[in-house]
Amino acid sequence: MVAALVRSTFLVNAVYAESAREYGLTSQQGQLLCVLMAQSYGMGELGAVLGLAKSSLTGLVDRTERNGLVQRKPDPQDSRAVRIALTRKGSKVAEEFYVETCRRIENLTTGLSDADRETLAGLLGGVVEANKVPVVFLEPGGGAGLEHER
Amino acid sequence: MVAALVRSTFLVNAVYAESAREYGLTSQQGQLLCVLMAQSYGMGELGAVLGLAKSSLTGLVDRTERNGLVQRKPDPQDSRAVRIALTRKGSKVAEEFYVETCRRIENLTTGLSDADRETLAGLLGGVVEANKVPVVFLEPGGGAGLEHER
DNA sequence: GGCGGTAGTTCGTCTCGCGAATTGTAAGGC
DNA sequence: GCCTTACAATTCGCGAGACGAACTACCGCC
Repeated sequence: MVAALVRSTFLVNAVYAESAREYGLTSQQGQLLCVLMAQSYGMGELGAVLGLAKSSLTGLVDRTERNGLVQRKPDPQDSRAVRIALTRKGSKVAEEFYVETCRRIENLTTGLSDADRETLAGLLGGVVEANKVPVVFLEPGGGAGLEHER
Repeated sequence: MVAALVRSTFLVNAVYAESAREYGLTSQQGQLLCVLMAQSYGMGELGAVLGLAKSSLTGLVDRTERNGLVQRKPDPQDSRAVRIALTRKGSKVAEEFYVETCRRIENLTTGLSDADRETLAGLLGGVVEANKVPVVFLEPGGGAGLEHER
């Protein structure tokens, strides 16, 4: 049970990283793009969603911005704050990366029947729900979760 | 489906990292210790098992050795080669970390019935099998897998 | 006994993640 | 109105992690 979970985790990690690499992204940058597909965020919110310290985020956004994928926009309501949004190039890359990554992950389950896939999704969904995982992929809105994250 | 897999992956990652942190380890060092619990390895084999370039491994082993958890032993058959093995302290830490981490991961599934847990393990096991995931946790013997790793 | 392949290390470079200190701005309190 | 407190984000210094390319030392083999 534990072994299956841990090993499937490594599998998905590897697939995700591999897919990102092919789009010239790191896993973290890929994650950032996916989160931003839904909406723009301030640095603070983004830190909560991604489970990162704000100083970590500054660097990640810097590097991703340098690659022309995201941009910092001044927040009209609060001149201290900044909104991070995808650039046009970023939207394009995010979309392609997202679709391709989904395809590959879906592909991991080709050994299963449709019914099994259904069951697996349900069970995993239950585990995820029960443990308040932060929304790092798919689905906007939702919160930080993982109270013990750095 | 994809979302459930990705999110459970983040969950397990977080739990693993958190557990490692409490034992003064990084995830990678934790992984290294778990792999070495079963047997000693040469650097080359270790690279294959963990999916790392050999230059990456040198650093990981260096740091872990510095912490007194593993040691490099000369290979009696081949004086170029080196066998990486746990020290006594390393064995102790590995064992405790392993048990605790299993406990926590098991804990993630407390929302499920025994039957569901059984089903989940079976399905995930199937996915893992079908995709030749390398043995990074539990179970010795077995191979490298993930041909497309960096 | 010399030569090609193999095991590991070193080096330089980059990403990532953190905490502590810092800067600039928003908001309350009085 | 001004001043303090609180908050948003960045900067800095550090260490881990990952890579490829170049290098060293050694095994085997012809």
